[in-house]
Amino acid sequence: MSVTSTGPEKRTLADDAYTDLKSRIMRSELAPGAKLSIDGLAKQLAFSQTPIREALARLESEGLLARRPLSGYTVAPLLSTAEFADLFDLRMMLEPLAARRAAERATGGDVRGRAGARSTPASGTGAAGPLETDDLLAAALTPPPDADKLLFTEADRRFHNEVAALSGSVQIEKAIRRLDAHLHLHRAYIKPESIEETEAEHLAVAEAIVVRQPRAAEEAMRRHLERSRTRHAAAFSAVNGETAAKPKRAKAVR
Amino acid sequence: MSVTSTGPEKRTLADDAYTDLKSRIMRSELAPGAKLSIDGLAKQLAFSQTPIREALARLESEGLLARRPLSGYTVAPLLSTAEFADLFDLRMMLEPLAARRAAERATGGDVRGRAGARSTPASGTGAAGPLETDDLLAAALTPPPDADKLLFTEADRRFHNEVAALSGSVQIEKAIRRLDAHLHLHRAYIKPESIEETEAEHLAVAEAIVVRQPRAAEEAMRRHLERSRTRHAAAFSAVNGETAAKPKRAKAVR
DNA sequence: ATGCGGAAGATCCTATAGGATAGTGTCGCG
DNA sequence: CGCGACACTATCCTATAGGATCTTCCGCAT
Repeated sequence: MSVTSTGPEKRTLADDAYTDLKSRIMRSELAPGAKLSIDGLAKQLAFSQTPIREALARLESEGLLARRPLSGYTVAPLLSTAEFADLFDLRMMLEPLAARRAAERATGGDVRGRAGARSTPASGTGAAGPLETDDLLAAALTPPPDADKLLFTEADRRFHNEVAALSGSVQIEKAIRRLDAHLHLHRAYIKPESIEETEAEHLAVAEAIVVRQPRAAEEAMRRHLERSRTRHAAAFSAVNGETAAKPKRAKAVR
Repeated sequence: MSVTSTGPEKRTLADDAYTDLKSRIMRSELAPGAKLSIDGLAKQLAFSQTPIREALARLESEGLLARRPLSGYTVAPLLSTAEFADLFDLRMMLEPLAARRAAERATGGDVRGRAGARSTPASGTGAAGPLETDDLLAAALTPPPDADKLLFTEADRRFHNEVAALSGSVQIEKAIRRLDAHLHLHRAYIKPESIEETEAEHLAVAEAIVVRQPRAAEEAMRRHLERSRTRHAAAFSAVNGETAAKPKRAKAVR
């Protein structure tokens, strides 16, 4: 995130529409199943249909939207229990690996002798800077429990993305980011009590990375995901009845 | 591939442009770095610009194209040595797992008692049919060595995608497909002699899956990827000098 | 010869209009 | 009272035109 800031890039209206819509989906302002009207969005954002179409095409390619060719776009539906388990299976495969690699590549607080670095010349294409661990520790901290729940979900995603970025593998990072984007809705279901738990687990992962203990980092991430999975499952089954039945119709964007 | 044919869907011009361009990229008719002109493609395909823009946006989201906001689209450049290694690292993580799961879920040729199936109810969301293994064995066979090299690359990609589909995890399948799409160019560099090797390794994987030996399938896939990696690396370094220097400019689409 | 500045051309980006299709409501019939 | 056909509306899909930006080429000064 903060690492890959490559400067002030040129932005088109399609880019603005893309980030705006993605942000709305992440914030659950647009509920799963909600219909996205093309010219509705155009009038709402005050630009024409063409940039909107481009943004929607990108979001659909990422799996955040579903498209029916002559009918329109809708926000991707909530994950079923099986799909959720499937997604977590892959997270359990990727994220501990990312944590391990991040620990291997980390420049501890006592940086200096980084001359003969590049321990694994074949792997690793990322361009993480020297102060990377500061960002990581900052991202591990969750906002105070009385804050908006949205802040917590955002912090949670940022931490996982930060670890992914520090892995040094752009492919692994991309894969993790893609999966994380699909968890937006489920994160909102988490119970307030478990926020502190999450923060403790995040810090455990972050510290293991900072002190360069790959095995410990990998294991800490694995345990975090396992606990996170049970937390989500509990919250998920609680509202399962509602999601199974069709909620009449999710409100569309006019 | 053949498993997930859900019927004759409605197709728009944007869909046609998307598949056409993707096919051209896979066939290396569009070389890396080649510029894709919007209205150039529009005139060539006899559509207007709007569907073209939509198709390009999707391809860019998949990483097959690169976009510079007010400058245009270009075909994604050839992978560097480090990027190639990075991509293979992730393949080595995902594909053996997919092979193992495919073997676990496989309905051997002696199918019948599939009543109490669903051994792992939590995982697995794919909807693979009963005759899946036939497709797999068919996909493992490579075309005769005197055939066009394009047929081989296509068969190679089909086999790996087939195994991914049989894994029963749509997330794993998507991840593998995405990675495979980036290997199109490198596959073209393979030496003709190694085609038979590849076929033998594919068959070893396929057979292990069909006879439901998960460990063997996983290991066979791992060994196949390792050998494939060295084959690609050899062919890659052979042409490395050319790719390092800028080839003047790849021809654009007028 | 090399580097810099400016103008012409090409291309992208955006906006708007018209044809085509899916969804919805109503009317009539069984 | 229920069901099917029809017409209407809303929306998507496509096409075309104009303004803004980048790229390129040429000339000139150093």
